[in-house]
Amino acid sequence: MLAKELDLSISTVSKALHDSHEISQETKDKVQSFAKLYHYKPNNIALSLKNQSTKTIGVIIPEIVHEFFSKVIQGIEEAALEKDYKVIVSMSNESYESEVHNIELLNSGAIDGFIIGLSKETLEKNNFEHIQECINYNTPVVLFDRVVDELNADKVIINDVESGRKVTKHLIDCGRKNIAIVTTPDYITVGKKRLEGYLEALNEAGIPPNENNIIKFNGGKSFSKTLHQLEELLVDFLKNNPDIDGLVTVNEANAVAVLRAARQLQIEVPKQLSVVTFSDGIISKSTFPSLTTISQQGVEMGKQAAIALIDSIESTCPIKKVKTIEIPTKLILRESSSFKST
Amino acid sequence: MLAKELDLSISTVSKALHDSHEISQETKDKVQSFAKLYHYKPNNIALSLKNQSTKTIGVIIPEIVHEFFSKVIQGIEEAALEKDYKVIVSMSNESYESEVHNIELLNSGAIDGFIIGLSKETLEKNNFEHIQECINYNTPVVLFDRVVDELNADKVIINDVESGRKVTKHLIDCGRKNIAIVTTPDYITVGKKRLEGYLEALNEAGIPPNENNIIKFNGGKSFSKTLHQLEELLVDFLKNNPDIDGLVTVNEANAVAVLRAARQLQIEVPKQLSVVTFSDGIISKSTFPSLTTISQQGVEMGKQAAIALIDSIESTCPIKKVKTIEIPTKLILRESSSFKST
DNA sequence: CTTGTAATCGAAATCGTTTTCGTGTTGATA
DNA sequence: TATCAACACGAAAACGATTTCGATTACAAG
Repeated sequence: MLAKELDLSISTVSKALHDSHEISQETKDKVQSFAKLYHYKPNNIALSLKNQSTKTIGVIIPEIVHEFFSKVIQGIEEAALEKDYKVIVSMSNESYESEVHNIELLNSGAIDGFIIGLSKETLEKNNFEHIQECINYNTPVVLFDRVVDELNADKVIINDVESGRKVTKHLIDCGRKNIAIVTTPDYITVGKKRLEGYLEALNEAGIPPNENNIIKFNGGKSFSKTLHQLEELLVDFLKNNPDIDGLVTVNEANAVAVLRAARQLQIEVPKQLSVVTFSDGIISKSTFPSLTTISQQGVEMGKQAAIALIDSIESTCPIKKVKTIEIPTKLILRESSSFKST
Repeated sequence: MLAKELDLSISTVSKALHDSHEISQETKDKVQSFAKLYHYKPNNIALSLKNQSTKTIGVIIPEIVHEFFSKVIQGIEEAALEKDYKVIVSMSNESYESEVHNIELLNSGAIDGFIIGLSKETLEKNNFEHIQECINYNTPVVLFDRVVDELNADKVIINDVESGRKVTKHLIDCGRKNIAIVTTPDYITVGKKRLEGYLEALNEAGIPPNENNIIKFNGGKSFSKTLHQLEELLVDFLKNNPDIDGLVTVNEANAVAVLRAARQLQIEVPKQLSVVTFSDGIISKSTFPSLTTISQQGVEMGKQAAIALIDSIESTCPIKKVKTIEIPTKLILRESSSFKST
C-alpha cells in the first residue's frame, strides 16, 4: 500500500477502504476516491499470507484435451467463480510421477484444496500415498470420476454400474441377443464398473455372458493410432463373430472404431449392429450414424466437486465425514441403436 | 518455519536448507534431515510476497470445452512446467464482462503475466481498455489466436490468410471451380482473414468471387442447435446452388453441418462436393468421410505463447519490443476432398 | 597479551495487508 | 477546573520466508 502515504498511516488507509467506523467520513471519502483514481487493488498474495487462505482450488486431471475432463473443469470454474475462488489447473498426462510432482508443487501454500481425477498409471500402480498425505496434513481433497474406495475423501462419481446396466438393457430392449462390450482393463475403475452393469443387465435378461464377447482394450496416447488399432481388432472380432447384433463401448473413441470396422465389413448400423456408448460429447453428435449414449454430465460433476471441496475448505469442524455424490446419468437416444427387425 | 525451533534460529534454519557456506556441515545435516522427516515445504505464498513474483501465469480463454483451446492450454502447461511455472486458467465464456472481471480478479498479485485469447464479445465491442491497462501497469501480456493489432503486446497466431489461401487452392487444384465458403462475421479476426485467403486463392486462379458464395454465420453457444441451424441454411443454399463443387468451412462444427446437409440432399462427398475445414481435431478424424483440414497446431501455439510470456516476465529490460510469432500450419489430406472427375 | 580473521550463528528488516491496542484531541459534564 | 467519553488516527504485531548485517567464539599470528 505504497503510494497511499499522502498524509495518513497504513492502518488508517486500510480501515478507510474497509469503511471502518473508526474513520471519519471525510477521510474515508478522500482515501476511497484516491484509491479509485490510482486503480488500487489490494495484493492478494499478502492477503493470502495473512488469512492463511488462498481462495484457489487446485485441479489435477489426467489430460485436458479431452471433452469430459474439460467439461468437468468448466463446472469447477463455474462453481468456483460463484464463491470467488480461483482455479489452478495441472495435468498429469496419465503419469503417476507427474501427478505426484504437480500435487507437491501446488501443495505448499498455493491452494486451499484439491479436486483430483487420478491418472491411469496411479490406478495401475495402486499407490495413493501422495493423496493420503494431503488428507493427513488436512488439505481437503475431492476425487472425481476415477476414485478409489480406500481413500478417505469426498468423491463425485456417476453410477457406472447402473449406467452400464441401463445402456445394455436398452440394447436388449431393442431385441438384441448377442451383445459384446469394448471396455478398459480392470484397473480403470469406470471401465470395470460399466462392465459389471453390462453383466447385470445380461443376467437380468437371462442371457448367459460370454467371455469372448468382452474385449478389454487400453488406448494409447494418440487418438488416431488407438482408433486404428482398435478398428483392426474389431474387424477381426466382428468377422469371427457375425452373430453379434449389439455392441456397448465404454467411450466415444471406441465407438468410432466400431463404426469404422462395421463400415469396412459392410455391416449396417444400427440395423444389423446397434451401437451404444458413453459420454455425450461432440463425437456422438458428429458421427454418422450419430451415437446413442449415456450422458455423463461432466459440468454437473465439476460443479458438485467444487461445491463439496469449498464446503470442506470453509468448514471449521475438525472431524469431517466423507461423502460420495452420485451424479445421475441420462440415456440419450440417437441413430446408432434401433429395434431389431427379424 | 515454525517447528524448526529445536535450538536454532529461523535464519540459521533457512540458511541450512539452502546449503549456505555460513552454516557448519553438522548443523546443515541436522536441519535437512529434520526437514525431510517432517515433510517440510517452504510456503510459496510467503516466497511470492518476498520475491514479488508468483511463478504463475494466468490464462484467459473464451471456453475450455473446445479442442483448440484445450490444446493451447496443454501447450502452455508443458512449457510452463519446464520453467517451474504454474498455470491458472479462467474462462470468459465469450463474454466481455467475464473477461474483464477475471482479468481484474487475477491481476492483483496472483499472477506474473497473462496469456489471453479474446472473447467474441470483446472483439465485437472493440473495447480493449482492460488489456491496455495491464500493459500500462507492466503486467506482461501475450495474445493468441484472436488478436488485435492496436494492442502493444506479444502475439502468437497462425497465418490465417495464408492458410485460407492454401486450403482454397487445394480445392482449386482438385479441379473445383465453384467454391463457396462458410465463415464467421468479420469481427472474428480469424474468420475474416481466412476469407481473405480464400479470395486471394480465387483471384490467383482467375476465378471471379461471388458474393452469394460467401456465407457468414455466427454459431451460438449450443453445438447441436448451431449445427441444426447451419444445416438447414446449407440445405437451402446447396439446393439453390447445385453447381457448387467445393466448400471451405472455417471450423469443424460447420464442416459437420455441411456433411449433414450434403447427405440430406444426397450429394456425394467428396465426389460431387469436396469439403475442407480448419482445426485438426477429433471431429475431423471421426466423421465419415474424414475431413481434409488445416492443422492449427494448438499445442505449439500454447508453448510459444508461454515461452514468450515467461521471457517478458523474466526480462529485466524496461523497454521491450513486441513480437508476433507465426505458427506454421499444415494441410492434412483426408477423405472429404478429391480430384473432380468430369 | 593484543589483534586479526575465519567460522557460526542470530537479530532485524522486508514483502503488503489486517487488526489489536494504544494515544491524543475535543467537547461536555460534574 | 478537572474528569471522562467519544472520536479519529497511528504504532506494531502477525502471516512465513530470505537476506543483510552484526555478534560471538576460537584460534592463530604478531
